[in-house]
Amino acid sequence: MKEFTRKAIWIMQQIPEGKVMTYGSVARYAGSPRGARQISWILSSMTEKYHIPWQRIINSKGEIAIQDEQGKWMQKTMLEEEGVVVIGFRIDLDVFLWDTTQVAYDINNNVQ
DNA sequence: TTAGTGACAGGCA
DNA sequence: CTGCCTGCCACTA
Repeated sequence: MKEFTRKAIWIMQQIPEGKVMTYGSVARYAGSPRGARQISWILSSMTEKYHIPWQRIINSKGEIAIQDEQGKWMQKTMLEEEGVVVIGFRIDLDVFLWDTTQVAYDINNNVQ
């Protein structure tokens, strides 16, 4: 397994409940700015083994990207259960995107 | 070794 | 806003 893959898995495991990340941002933090498609591969092949919160990964448009109709609804439901507002299959990235600056914001404002 | 495969991203019409 | 197109890259057969 490449370092990129290891890092990507670790990063996704850090995403807190109620927050989401995009394929592209995970790839960037993992050191491969253009490796977004690898993230989808990781999610579809090793979510169980590494306990990755797969439902917190969405595309750059803020939409649930999974193709399977049933899977889409499952992801939507799981996100809503942890407090993410999902309109149709879209999420407001300005509110729910998680990144390092968001972490600093949460700490400074005592927000969970 | 090579061609095919994505739960993508970003630019453009 | 909605497609369409191209670049991408780790993995697989």
